[in-house]
Amino acid sequence: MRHMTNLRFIDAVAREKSIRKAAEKLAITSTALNRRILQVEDELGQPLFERLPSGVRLNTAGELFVQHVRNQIADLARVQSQISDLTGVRRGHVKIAGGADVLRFFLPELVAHYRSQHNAVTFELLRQYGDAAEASLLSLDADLAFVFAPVRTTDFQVIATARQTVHCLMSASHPLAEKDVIRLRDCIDVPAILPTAKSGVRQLLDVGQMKRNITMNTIIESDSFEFMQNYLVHEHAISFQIPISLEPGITSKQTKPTSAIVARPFDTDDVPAGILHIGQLKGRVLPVAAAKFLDNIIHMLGQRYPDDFDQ
Amino acid sequence: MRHMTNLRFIDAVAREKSIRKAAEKLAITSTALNRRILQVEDELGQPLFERLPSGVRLNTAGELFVQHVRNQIADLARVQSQISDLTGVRRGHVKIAGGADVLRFFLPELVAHYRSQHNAVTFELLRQYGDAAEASLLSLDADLAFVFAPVRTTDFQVIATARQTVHCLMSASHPLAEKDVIRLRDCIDVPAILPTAKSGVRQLLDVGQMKRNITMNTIIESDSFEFMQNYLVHEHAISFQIPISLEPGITSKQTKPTSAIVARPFDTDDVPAGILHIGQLKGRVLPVAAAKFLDNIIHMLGQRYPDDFDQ
DNA sequence: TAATAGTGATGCGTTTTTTGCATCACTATG
DNA sequence: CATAGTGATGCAAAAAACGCATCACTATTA
Repeated sequence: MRHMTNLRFIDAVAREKSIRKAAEKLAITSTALNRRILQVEDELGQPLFERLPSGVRLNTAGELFVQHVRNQIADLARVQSQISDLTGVRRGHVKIAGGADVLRFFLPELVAHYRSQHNAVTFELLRQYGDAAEASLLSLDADLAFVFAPVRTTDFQVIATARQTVHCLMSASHPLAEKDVIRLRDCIDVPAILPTAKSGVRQLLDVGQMKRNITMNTIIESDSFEFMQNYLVHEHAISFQIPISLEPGITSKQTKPTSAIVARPFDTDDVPAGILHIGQLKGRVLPVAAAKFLDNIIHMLGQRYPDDFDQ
Repeated sequence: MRHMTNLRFIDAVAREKSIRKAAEKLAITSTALNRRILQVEDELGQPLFERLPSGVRLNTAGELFVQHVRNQIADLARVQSQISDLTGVRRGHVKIAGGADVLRFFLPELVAHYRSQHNAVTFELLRQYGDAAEASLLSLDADLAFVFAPVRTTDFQVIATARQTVHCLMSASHPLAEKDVIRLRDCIDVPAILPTAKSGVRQLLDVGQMKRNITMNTIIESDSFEFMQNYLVHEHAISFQIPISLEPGITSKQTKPTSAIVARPFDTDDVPAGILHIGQLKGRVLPVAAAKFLDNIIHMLGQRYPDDFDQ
């Protein structure tokens, strides 16, 4: 859409905080870009950027204008998506922000399933936690976000929630694997691999340790699920995850474990369950593709966690 | 704003339902306009207009797109207004839709007062009743609307209401002028001038007549306040209005009437009071000027009708 | 302190886009 | 069957956008 060029350019400059850098990304000369921006500022009657020796920065007017620009861009995408939908072909681009937990098994499966039905829809997955994911909603870099504890509730509209009990991971031969439910006191002195501080699971574990006045024997901290899980093969340690980031089948005690690793739930009196929130920017009308994908998410969650799901 | 040219052009063509007519209004050749529209349709991958021998008409995609276009135009105006406000000078253009009642004394006074403080703000007053006023909100031709009975409550957001008791107008020498409150039965056989059927006052009067099973002696129907009021000087007839469309001071019995015409309220058991709704398009963020003017309206209503006002 | 590398702004010739004229193809209307 | 209305299109002229070279300025660095 040609009429958006100026707006996209302004957005790019705002992001890069430099006309020359933005020009490079946009594959035009800095002089052309510079003049377009001067022109817009002239039409508007006020500058949008402060000129610094190291580049440019949005002033207050610029902040307002860029938010407007992003709204326009997002709304155009919505309309295009809606128009495509009229012809029966669902087109569009869905942008999702979420932690590594949802990106691991849940979203790949869901996205693949959706794309098998609507292959003209493309996806963008942003690995972002909490605040950052919410900020992406606000800057319209994401249509949907998975967050554990929404902060900016004035902007974040919760569409659905899923209760996630923290699970304990260990090798199948670990003594704790015999139990149905893990108590926090069982973990005393057991070597533990904890997720990084900003992850939702870690925060829940910390709450539990605080409550029971127990300190676990942390031997490793990591933000890689692969590392944490694969390490358990080599040492009789434990690690922690929530169901949504677990390989399907690993939680059940009845079925024979497909891998050498098994998962057992914590007693929620010890480690409280986390509430995973799926949300969008409040008041925003999503593009068709994003809205329909959201329906899929909700359907899948309702099916997978019928008791711990809320809409 | 240059980048809006295409959008404004499309809006114009949609309104005129003809490329040539729109081109004339926009002061360009039809060929240039035609090609711009073809270009947009090409970029979009789908036509927006049906080509008829007598002109063009929006198709479904066009309807969607034009609504988007109007949103964009309105939102740009909002941002511009907000940016101007940063510098201290309040600029903007406020578009108000309302019946002749509010346009008579209430809005002129209010607009003049507002403009005395912010003379860079311009106004547009649309004389529209009920449905039409709500439609103007939806097409973004109006920022604010005065309506008696909102219909499309899903789109119409009520900001404030004012209860309006129907008043009876007559010459000061009329026998009914002695009363504090008029009963409907007092009006039997009195020659009456009624407002046109679509006005809110008329509907209230009809409800009253139905309820009391009284038919007034209608000698004239008119939609001109001036006619109705001035006629009363010549014949001992009565006419009807709501307080907001009355000259200030005319209602009070104590003060000496400034004109030969006086107003007395109906008993609300006979003729129910009407509720005047002031509203905007639901979910819309108004330009600064419109929002601030709305504050003024609310303040003025609260001051003038402290008991019959709701927010 | 002086050289350097980074920033945005600007003059000018070239390229691309847009415009307007003339005209075509088509269709209701009288 | 002529006429007056519609939108579409080829082509030359006008306008806008672009890229190059360069300026003015400022941090950083040798």
